[in-house]
Amino acid sequence: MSLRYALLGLLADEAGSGYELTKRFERSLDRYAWHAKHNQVYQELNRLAADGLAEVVEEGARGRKTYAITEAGRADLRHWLLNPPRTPVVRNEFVLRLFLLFALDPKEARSVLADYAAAVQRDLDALTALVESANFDPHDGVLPDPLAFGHLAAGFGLHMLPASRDWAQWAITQIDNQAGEDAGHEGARETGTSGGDGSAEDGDATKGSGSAEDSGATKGSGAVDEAPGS
Amino acid sequence: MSLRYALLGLLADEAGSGYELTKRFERSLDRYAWHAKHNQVYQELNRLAADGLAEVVEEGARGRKTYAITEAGRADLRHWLLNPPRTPVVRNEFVLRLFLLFALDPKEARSVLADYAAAVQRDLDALTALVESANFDPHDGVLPDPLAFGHLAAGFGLHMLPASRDWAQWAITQIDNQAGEDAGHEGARETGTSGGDGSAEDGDATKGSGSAEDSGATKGSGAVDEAPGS
DNA sequence: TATCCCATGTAAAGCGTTACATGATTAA
DNA sequence: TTAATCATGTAACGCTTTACATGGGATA
Repeated sequence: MSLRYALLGLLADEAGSGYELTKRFERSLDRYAWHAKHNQVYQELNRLAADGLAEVVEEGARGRKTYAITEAGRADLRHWLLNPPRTPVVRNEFVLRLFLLFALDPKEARSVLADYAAAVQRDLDALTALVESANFDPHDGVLPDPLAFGHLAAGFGLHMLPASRDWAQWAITQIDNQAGEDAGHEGARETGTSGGDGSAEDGDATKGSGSAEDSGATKGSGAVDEAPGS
Repeated sequence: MSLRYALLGLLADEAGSGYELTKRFERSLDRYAWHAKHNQVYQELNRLAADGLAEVVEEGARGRKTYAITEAGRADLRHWLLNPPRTPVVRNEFVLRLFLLFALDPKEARSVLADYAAAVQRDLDALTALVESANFDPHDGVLPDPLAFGHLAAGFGLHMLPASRDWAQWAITQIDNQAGEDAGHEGARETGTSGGDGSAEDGDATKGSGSAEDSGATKGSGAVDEAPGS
């Protein structure tokens, strides 16, 4: 049902045709929130109209139909927004791939992670440029027209993209640390100084790609088998 | 096809039965990476076996079958890991809901965001506790057994959860700022909204660097309409 | 024995992807 | 005129969800 509400959300912002909504979908929701293809959009718009949640307010050239949300549609959207399920659906092929990297050897895994970090950095640069050109100072943190559509999405990217990049760089240092140890001497895993360096992560956020030298300490073997449960 | 590779990944880590793999799935992949139900797991295991990518290595009580990955399975997984598509699938019902918040009035949106931030904080606390109990110092940033399954996932949570929480708090300040401005003419807006703590300020997005170059501030009009494109 | 959790499935319906199809408008 | 892009759809197939179904093992 999520596609239905994604479309109602777009329509709540502004009426539009199937083609136009598909474009807006791609530009604003596709990356972080929800993915859908154009034919799915057309079909869902038909259903929305059949259910009285949207209506055709204009018909133009070559069959173009402009849809607008109805009052019933607004009510339905509102209800959905205010009643989140306990277990929302999450699917992210990016992240899945990254989580399974342990199945590769360290060199390959490192390369995939470096590509990922670089791609994230490019996205971040593009977003920063967009947002600056829209008269928004990312350091100040105040956007014009708060709560406008796309506003929340832009802020989301500005927060999450650096974290995502930093995670990838952190993962690379983990690999390098292990590789360094394995090269040294087999079996033994103990190196002094566990508190020595302060975080090779966060903060520094080196633009561009990872430098990832830094050596660290590895402590005894341990669990951390899984992420926290449901 | 992603479910297939999620399962191959789990099997590459360790063999297991359908029930067991379902549990591992829920604990490690479900939250950030990929969601699937138990019956889907059983069906996919059958297909995996039929395709020679996994095999039954043990049959136990009440029909229990333990599957292991085959060499063909490892090769297939490896190929998938090394050849990412240009446009991976992303679906996140959480984020979708948050992006569409503009369709609510500010008070309601604020409440949804506050609930979200609190839930994320609880997740983060749980993860931190788990990771500390597993002999990992989150400030040091060095994990035992790098690249182990779940290791990358734990690090991911440690990086992304704070960003996610900070974004929600940033969004709340945006709402409050706008509400303060609007209070000029419109009616009362100084209500003591529900359990809100009011201290939505956190150090992150507010640091440094003087304001902008500023030219023609178009407030209220549609600057920053969309997130960066595909 | 009753009850709960373990453990594995099947069937139907709904959602999403891939491939195919069609015609209009705009720019070279 | 030709090609690219705009713009809208249909059909078949595959993936996911919901609901239903079954029985073993452990414990009170």
